[in-house]
Amino acid sequence: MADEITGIVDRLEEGIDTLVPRDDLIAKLARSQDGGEPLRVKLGIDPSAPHLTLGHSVPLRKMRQFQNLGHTGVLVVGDFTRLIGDPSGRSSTRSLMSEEEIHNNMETYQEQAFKILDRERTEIRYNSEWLGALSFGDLLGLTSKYTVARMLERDDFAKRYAEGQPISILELLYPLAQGYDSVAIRADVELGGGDQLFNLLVGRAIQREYGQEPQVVMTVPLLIGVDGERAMGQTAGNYVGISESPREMFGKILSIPDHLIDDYFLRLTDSEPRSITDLAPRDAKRALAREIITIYHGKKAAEAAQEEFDRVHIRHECPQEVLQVLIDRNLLKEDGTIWVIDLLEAAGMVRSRGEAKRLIAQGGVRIGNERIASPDLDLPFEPPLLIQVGKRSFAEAI
RNA sequence: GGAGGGGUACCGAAGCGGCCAAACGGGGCGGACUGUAAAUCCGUUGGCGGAUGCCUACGGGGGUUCGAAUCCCUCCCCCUCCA
Repeated sequence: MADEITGIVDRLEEGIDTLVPRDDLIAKLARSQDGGEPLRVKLGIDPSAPHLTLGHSVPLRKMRQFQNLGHTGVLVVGDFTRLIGDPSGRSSTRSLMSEEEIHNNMETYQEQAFKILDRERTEIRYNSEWLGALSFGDLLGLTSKYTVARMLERDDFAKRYAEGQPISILELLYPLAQGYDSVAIRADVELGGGDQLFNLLVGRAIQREYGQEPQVVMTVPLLIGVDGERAMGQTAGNYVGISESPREMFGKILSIPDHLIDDYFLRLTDSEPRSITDLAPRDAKRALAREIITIYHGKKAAEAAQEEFDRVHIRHECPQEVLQVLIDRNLLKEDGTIWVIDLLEAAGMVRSRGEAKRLIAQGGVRIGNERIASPDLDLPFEPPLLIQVGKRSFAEAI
């Protein structure tokens, strides 16, 4: 029995940065297994962005692991804490999102999250439900439970304080609000990215103050983005969205630096930590891309994506499906020809004629597989006419 | 409340009366190369059927001048320091 639990904990601990305290996790799991309630595993989500990235998938997959053991995942939508914004130097409140906006975001969000999570074992809660209901008196009660000194332990606060940079009271409230979420949903475990460690620990302290057993804190290291440098994020532009098309995913994953392959395999796929080392990086990366796409789109789509990629990028052929554009016949001259610039413009391949001329001058335009050398060309219009701009933009003029 | 510094192209940032459609960097785009949509290198990055031409553009409006991103007036918006 005890061994069984240790085995479970070992698996849950895979890919985890910090787990505190391990013993509490063991105790909670044991109690739950002994006929107790399922554990409540919390993960906070920011409703400002509607898209989930592979970065988000890491803690979500961890939550799924708990769900597979029969526990409950609680997604806490930070519609209220969003007003504060996790401290990062901004000292102004952010704009209120309309309820509608948040709900729209959350709808797409859920659709994506349930590609990973078990719908039956997931609760979705909005923290405005309880934070919005606090009176000023309640807030005073909450603030009395933590000290400035402890708050200043947080790295970025400490740094800014030392440098004489401003720290607004508002920002100090953020960790408390997040901690109160844990009280409100009675969290047993809270998951989060590595940057959330401090906030999650505050949650423990707050729960204790409110007479609850403190949550176990588990953080996962932030996933490095496809640029191989910074954490994956939508503002950084180095992300792969889990609702992106298989084709886009394949390309993006193939472009990651080789040294990320192992990490991605381990943290983003279900495959056993197999010996990917003896595959050539090229093949390892292709396998990685296929596995990730399989998770979100299925095996067939993954194979099709690879086939498509090979077609377009390796064999330099045109894609399987090309967007067809109907050309206005008024552009045809009397002899049935059309000026290349008009053609490109009508096909929506360029933003302006100037751009069309530039692209031609740079050798980036092919029509019917012929590279266009001059912007002065009139060519016979015999549809369908395949137009290619650059390496990966195609259209078929009809 | 006082003092000062700014608002320039997708972003950052130079320019401070004509040589400015505006340096430079980033980003974007194209080309070469490649296992790759990576890295690197080269080029390009207002619009107009084609013009030693016109139009739009240096926060908004007005003015001075043959000529303004550059000078003056006014309005709006940001930021820093002091109290």
